[in-house]
Amino acid sequence: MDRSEFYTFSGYMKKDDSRLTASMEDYLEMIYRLSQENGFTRASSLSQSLNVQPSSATKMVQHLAQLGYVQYRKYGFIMLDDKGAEIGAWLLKRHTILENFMRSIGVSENSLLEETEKAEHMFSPETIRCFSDLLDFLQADAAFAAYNAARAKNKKPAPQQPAEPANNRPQK
Amino acid sequence: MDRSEFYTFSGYMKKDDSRLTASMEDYLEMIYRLSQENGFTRASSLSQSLNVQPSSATKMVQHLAQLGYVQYRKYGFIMLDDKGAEIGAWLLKRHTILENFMRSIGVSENSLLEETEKAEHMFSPETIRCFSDLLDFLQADAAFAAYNAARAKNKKPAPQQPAEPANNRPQK
DNA sequence: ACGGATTGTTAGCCTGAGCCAACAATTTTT
DNA sequence: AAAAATTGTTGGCTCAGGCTAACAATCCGT
Repeated sequence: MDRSEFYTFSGYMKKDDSRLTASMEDYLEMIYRLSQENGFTRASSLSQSLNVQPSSATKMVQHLAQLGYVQYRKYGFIMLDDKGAEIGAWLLKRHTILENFMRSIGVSENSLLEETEKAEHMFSPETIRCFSDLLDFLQADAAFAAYNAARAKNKKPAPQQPAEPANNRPQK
Repeated sequence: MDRSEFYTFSGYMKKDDSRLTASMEDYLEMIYRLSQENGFTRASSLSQSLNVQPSSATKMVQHLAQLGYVQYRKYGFIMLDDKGAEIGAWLLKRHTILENFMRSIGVSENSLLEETEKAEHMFSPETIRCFSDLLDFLQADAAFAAYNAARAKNKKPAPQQPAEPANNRPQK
């Protein structure tokens, strides 16, 4: 049995070295959101919006600038470069598709944002396309509407999954 | 506009401190797979199956032992503890559900394993339930069968997504 | 126009999960 | 049973992306 295509999570995440990291994507996506009003944003808004310390935002913005995604000079505005803007737009679109899809299949508003934010980084454009197409299909499918209505009724459809196994990690 | 619920990817991943990390889950899932034949496995199989160096496997196994997920003594067998076995079973189930779901909505075999492996860590049991239920529904839905057949025909349904933006990261 | 408040940056540290090189234990072969 | 081969472990390093503390720049009110 050939299992050699399995990797650990970090194995996968490191594998394509020519890719933005998940965090870089988050920063770019947020810079894009925040720039929609004014065409730029600043370190403070960014750090607030992402719930990181200002120093972390500074560091990442400098990094993104170095790679040519944003224009940035110390203490100045953060402005997306062409490359950055194109990617930012795509990232936001990707987020939106996934979020809509997840909502429409019944993921509760509680977990929706967090899980979308975590999962969006994991899918290729082709897979996002699958979600998007499926969503379109479902919205036009009468049977699905019925399924959905039924599911909404049974608030708690019986705990079938092992209800979140009680882990404990280094309880520092 | 209150954006304070956004976090970076690492922000989210670190947030619930009482959870297995994605890599821990991968090791546990693989130990579970490998134990199905014999009831145990060994460091070498584990490191081969996950494409990590032996030293990395050793380290993680020691860690998991310390937390009570596996039984392990230097140079010995790796055996799942009760807690570990329960979680391992769930992780494998989660994987299977997600993989089946993704396959059935048209994700190509090419990306299927990798994206499943990456994404599985991101979803709560409730969300996995949504996927599972939806999959059941789809398999019984005639309209979906038609949709699927149609999609299979148009091999390349026109590149609509920005076709994987050309990034470049630290080209070390 | 200057002094305090605010905002941004730097430097240095931490953590998880890898890696490699050196060493230790175990197993196999002779 | 001793030597050789294999397998597993240790220690110390790297890297991303956080953090804090200390410092620097900019902005605002008088």
